[in-house]
Amino acid sequence: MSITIRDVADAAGVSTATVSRALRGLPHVDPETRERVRRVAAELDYVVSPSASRLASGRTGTVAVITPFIDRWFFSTVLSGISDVLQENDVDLLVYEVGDPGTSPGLPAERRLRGRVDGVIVVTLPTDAPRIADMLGIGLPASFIGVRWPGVPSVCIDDAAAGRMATQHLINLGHERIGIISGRPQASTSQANRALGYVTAMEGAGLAPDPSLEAFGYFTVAGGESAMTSLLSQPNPPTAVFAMSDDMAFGAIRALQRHGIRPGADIAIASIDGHELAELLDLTTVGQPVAQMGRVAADALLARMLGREAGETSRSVATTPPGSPYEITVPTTLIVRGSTVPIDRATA
Amino acid sequence: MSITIRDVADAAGVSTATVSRALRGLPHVDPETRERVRRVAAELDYVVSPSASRLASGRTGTVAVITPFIDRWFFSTVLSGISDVLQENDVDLLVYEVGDPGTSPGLPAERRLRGRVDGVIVVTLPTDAPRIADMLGIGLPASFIGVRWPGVPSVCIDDAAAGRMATQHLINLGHERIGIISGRPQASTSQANRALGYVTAMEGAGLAPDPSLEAFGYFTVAGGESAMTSLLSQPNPPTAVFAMSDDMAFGAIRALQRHGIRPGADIAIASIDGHELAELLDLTTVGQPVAQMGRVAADALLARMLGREAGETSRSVATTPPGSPYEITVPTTLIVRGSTVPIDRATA
DNA sequence: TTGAAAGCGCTAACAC
DNA sequence: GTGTTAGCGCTTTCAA
Repeated sequence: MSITIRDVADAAGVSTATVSRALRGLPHVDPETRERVRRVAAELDYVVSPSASRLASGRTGTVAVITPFIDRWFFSTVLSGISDVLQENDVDLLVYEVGDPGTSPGLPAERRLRGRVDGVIVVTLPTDAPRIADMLGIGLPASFIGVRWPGVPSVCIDDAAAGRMATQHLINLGHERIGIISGRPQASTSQANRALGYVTAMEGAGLAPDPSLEAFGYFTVAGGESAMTSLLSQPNPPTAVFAMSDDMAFGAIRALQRHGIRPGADIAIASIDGHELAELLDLTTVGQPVAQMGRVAADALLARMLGREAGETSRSVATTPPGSPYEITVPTTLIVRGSTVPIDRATA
Repeated sequence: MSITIRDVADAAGVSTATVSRALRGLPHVDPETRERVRRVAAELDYVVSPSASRLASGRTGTVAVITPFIDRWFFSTVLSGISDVLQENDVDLLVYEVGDPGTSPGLPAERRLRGRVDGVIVVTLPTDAPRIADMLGIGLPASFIGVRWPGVPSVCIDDAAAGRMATQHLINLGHERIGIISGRPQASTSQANRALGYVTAMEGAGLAPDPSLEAFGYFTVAGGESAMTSLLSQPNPPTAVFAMSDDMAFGAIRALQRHGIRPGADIAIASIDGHELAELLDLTTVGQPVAQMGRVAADALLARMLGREAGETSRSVATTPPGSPYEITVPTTLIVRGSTVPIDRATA
């Protein structure tokens, strides 16, 4: 049937061992021999059998990405970043979509990964300890996005800083009654930190966060819409709102539209994400370099797998505080748009 | 190091062949034996070595998806649908992101796929003949999304019908000067058909399509914005616009906003896609069942690979015209929203 | 620098 | 119903 290393060896007049060495660029091969082998292999259109190679070497040249979703902006963007780096390094990308951490069966039985990949990248929003522990149980090199884990390279933004930045921006605009649309009542670390940033900024400005001005949007558009609706029904509604994610802010904007309230002009809104369509909706947001996060995580993983230092990508982009070499923090930037305008001009 | 089939065989007091049969659910195994083998395997936490299994059997249990992008709504949604079906069937998903057909290096060297997967799903928008032909050259079972190819199961919408539906809707609303935002000047089959639908509807209503009312948006938000801007600068601008994709319609809406023109009230807009965020922007669109398209394509591929008939998914959803068993057409539906309101009420 | 040969762990005939 | 055995195609010592 198909061409094997044996065929190439025979045609080149060498042993299969030499073909293997020559084609993989290993040292101790006569340049002339190598050239000849290469030529013959090309002529024969020889392709190494991945199965055989894997079985013999124990390496798969494949990385798995475990992600709750692939059809949402954040995740598909991360995935795309990961894909870039892996492709550059000639590593295959296996994708496992595992669903919402809260409701779904969970990580693919870690047993499934065994022998199938050389490393894993786990993307999560809420921390999901048991599953992750399981995952690491098989001793595969790993890297995380969105969660810190001791001993595992993890790529995160500074959630507290992001929350503070968004809130401070609203404060600077002159707002005092600032509502907050959180994710879930049961806060993940990431969510808790965003809330912390909000509180810090408020208190720093001498403002007391009003508990009645918090609503939950469950990180979805629909959730954000009802959260905003409930905020609007307060006796004394906020003049500005900080939403923890762009999706929830989108929903909030929708709620405003339904009430005939103009975002920006009547109520200020700022959130976190840097969603592609935030620009379209003229939404002020704290942008995170999502694709970069994927790239950096992939880079960190490859570094571990190949036992080399992290490559270009992560060195140039990330801020790695000394002392915690695995905790990679990527920078965020405030993107000001029409949903937040100074109070003076707002009513003009 | 790790547990092999040998260990299980010894522990269960049978041969490796029997273990293999028992664990894979093959017939001709004493139920009692099977049970014992299963128990022992579980106790030992035995996992089949994929590499060894692949090498011996020639099957990989893996499917590759070739897609231009993974970080765009349409593609990530398709991918998610594919992922569903593959996961149900215990097939691994390998993703190759190949970039824009126009500018990128192209399909992963088909040689890369050889021996690595049992089948391929190709997702494309514009037809890209040479690459696809290459792809099929290696004789891998395949299925396509968005492109027809002789002898290959392909999942598409009826583009002409979709274009007609959107345009007719605008006509029914009383519009006569209806502009069109196309993709590229060099039309793909799919684009050409959408345009055909537009023309058909216009002519059916006794309206002559005005060439000066066509602009190109290159299927991007930014492109849609400038296309709409140019339409607005016409001496006699359209009162309604049909955009070939939601992204371009989004851009068009943005252009309207910048000009202080209200979509729906001042100019009607309808497009094709059923993008998740179309609802948010109150955009009328012809929805395609994107995730379903992925599921159906995966289903069709598995059917070919396993030599069985297509499963539930594709039978229930798709319309397969007799005589062309491979040309699967999925239904579209017009979703009417605020961007298209009757002319009478529009100015109210 | 190159070759010989022993696996890698499993599957699939084939025999019993 | 179960065991024996010959590979699958490559990598990797170990010698030469």
